[in-house]
Amino acid sequence: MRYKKSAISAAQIVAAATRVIARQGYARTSLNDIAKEAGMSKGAVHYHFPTKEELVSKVLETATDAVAQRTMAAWQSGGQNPLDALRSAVRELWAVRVSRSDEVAVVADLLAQALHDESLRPQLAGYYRFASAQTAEHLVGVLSAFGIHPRVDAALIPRLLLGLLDGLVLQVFVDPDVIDADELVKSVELIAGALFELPQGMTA
Amino acid sequence: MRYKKSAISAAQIVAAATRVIARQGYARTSLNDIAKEAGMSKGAVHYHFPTKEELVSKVLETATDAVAQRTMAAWQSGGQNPLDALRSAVRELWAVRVSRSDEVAVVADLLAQALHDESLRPQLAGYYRFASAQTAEHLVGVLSAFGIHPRVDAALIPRLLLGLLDGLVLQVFVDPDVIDADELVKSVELIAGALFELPQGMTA
Amino acid sequence: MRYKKSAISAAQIVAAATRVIARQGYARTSLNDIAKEAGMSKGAVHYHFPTKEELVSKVLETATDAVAQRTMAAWQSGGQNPLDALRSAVRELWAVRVSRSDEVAVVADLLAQALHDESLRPQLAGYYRFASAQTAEHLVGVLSAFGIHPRVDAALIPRLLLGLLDGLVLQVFVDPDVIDADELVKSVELIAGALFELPQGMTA
Amino acid sequence: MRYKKSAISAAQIVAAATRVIARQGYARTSLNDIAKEAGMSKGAVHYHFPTKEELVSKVLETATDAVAQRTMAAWQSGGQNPLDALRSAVRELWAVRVSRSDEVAVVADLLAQALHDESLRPQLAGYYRFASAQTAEHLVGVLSAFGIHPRVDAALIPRLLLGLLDGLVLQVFVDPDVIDADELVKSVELIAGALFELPQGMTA
DNA sequence: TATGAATGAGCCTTCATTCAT
DNA sequence: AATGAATGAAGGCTCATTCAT
Repeated sequence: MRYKKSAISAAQIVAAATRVIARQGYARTSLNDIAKEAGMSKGAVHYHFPTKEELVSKVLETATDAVAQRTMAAWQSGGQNPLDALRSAVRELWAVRVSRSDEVAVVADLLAQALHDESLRPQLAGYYRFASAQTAEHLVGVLSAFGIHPRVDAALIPRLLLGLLDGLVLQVFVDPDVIDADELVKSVELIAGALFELPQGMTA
Repeated sequence: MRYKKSAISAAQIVAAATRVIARQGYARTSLNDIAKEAGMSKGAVHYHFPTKEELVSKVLETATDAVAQRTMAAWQSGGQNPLDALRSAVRELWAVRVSRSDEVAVVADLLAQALHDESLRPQLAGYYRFASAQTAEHLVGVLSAFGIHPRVDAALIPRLLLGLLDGLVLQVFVDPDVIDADELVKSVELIAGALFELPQGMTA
Repeated sequence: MRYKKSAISAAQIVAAATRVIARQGYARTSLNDIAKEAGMSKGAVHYHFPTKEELVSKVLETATDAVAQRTMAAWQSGGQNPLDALRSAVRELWAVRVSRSDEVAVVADLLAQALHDESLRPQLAGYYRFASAQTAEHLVGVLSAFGIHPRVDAALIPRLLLGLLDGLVLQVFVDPDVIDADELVKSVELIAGALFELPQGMTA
Repeated sequence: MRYKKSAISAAQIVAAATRVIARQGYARTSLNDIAKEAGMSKGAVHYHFPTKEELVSKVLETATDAVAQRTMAAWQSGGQNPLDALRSAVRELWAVRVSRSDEVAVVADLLAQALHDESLRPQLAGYYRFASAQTAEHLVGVLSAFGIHPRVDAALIPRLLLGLLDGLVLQVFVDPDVIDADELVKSVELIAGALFELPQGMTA
């Protein structure tokens, strides 16, 4: 009985809420929907999370953790060649976004909510800071070993890439057929390459 | 002149709705709020726009028109030197976004809604298509005169730039202080430059 | 210009209202529906009939007039043989009801409304009184010439027949397939016959 | 005993709705009226009956059950003499109708609504089928023991009688003083008698 | 005589929240 | 720890009515 029943139930509720919000969006999700998805009563949800806001906050925390982890994993996966690694990371980051897993969908949806709900912003700010910092550190560490140095503030590079991918995924979502995925990834690689100064003799 | 009153009232309602949605977000905006902002009764709003959906559709149309116009204006404004023009356009596009005028805010907010509301997507898709096509045409026309040619599908370039700026503005919104505007613009210029093949002797 | 424009418009409105109420029922009919059907503005309807109640009252008056006339016509139509005439009238009265012409439908619908709207009752009472009296007079006049006399208060006979037919048509309406029309008419004839004392030698 | 409260509240709501609809008619009855009559909040009504339609359906079910039961009871009550029993039943059926108990009023009102609301018809059709079948069975059983046989399809007889009484009660309702109750009952008995073939020597 | 515009009350429904058990 | 019951505010929408033109 290491985990109390309470903790398990709370986790189930968060998981259920994540699924429902991913499916319907926060604005169209009622506590009733979440309770039903979790197989509990509305009262039970309120027992664990006194207000909807607290529940959503926890959902966002869980989702951003998952997305951050996947983002970082994308950078680890590549081969030895730094340029191949970059390419591979870009492909993986894009794949994560278009796959629209529940966590990705939730982060996107709550990011949108955050435009008018201040209470969600700190959490998202933390996610961006953490993911960017981790990525930047990794990126610089790996690339500098090969004599590759950033042409702009290194801390900005992950933000540029994440921003680019996030912005593009919105366009794809609104108008799925208009962007050719391969062409897109190629362009993003080109862009990523432009942010670094290659040593003499190495070309993208 | 007999039917003019209606057009005026309808425009006032759209303007009021734009203000309120920009301020509170679509999800938190009720027809009551809009009616109050417009200084009319709820019934009057329904008289001009039978459903909320039709009103929002009109609001979105107006807002995307305004944003598209500003986007296009950004490309016209630059100097003769193509690279200066590019820089100037990027600065202007970014300025439009961070200024968060009502129209920009509305487009951003409804773009977010579109994640879970299909009815908004066609209109936004139209906006992206139009703005991208216009920009691409202009861009290629001007630059090719200088022997500058795109390295990727020309139609993709405006989408990449818009996506990048849109994605970044989300980060700025969530965490205002984290991105240095000048550094950002410099990076975006770098990126924009990478998308074109400069003729020998010309450097970004 | 014998008929003023006003009278013509008013008549058009009443006709339109009759059609719409017959189609949708009073409870589901708005002045907007009526105005649309009449090809006029809502304001015009209110110009001719200051309140909905006044319009409905006029509609009911028109409809009961039409139905009363058809009821009386049913009794005139039969042949010389009084029993044949009775049969023929019953058939015709039934046919009028199941045909559900607009006027019949309107009378039925407003009769239902009258259960809870006192203002409609006097008009319907008048209709019943008039139709019954006329029918009774005719019936007794014709039949007594053949030595056929009513076994109950003659004034009651039309009411019994109308009541029977009205009640049955409700059942048919709720459950169309359950009553065989021929068998029904045969029964009603039987019933009608039972209300009179036939002279010796004559059988129904 | 834990869930009993719900059943009690639901029953109270149905009872309150029955009272209000009997008093005002369905078309003029809002959920607010019902909630007020039941001494609960509007939300509570919706908790037990998600839509107005479901509540009305339950109200109609309850009312038709009550009326059907009273109709059947009317046929059981009479004496041994079959003709006396017939008379007694007719009197009782008429009394039920003119008493206008809440249930009778509700059935009448919703029957009227059914003219333009298909969703109510199946339930009313069931009521008529059930009441008619029960009555027919009873009637034929009892009377055939005395050598009395129907002259028309036995299944039709209850429908004729119910139809007659229902149709007449509408007239009474619209114009209360116009029909003499005793004379009416006498006539209905006469009619009822005409539907059967009496054995030789027995007269109505 | 007729219209377009506007009002305000009311309707059914949804929903976050509270609470006794 | 969890449930069923209930609340009350708000939401989008309908509609008879009013009124200036």
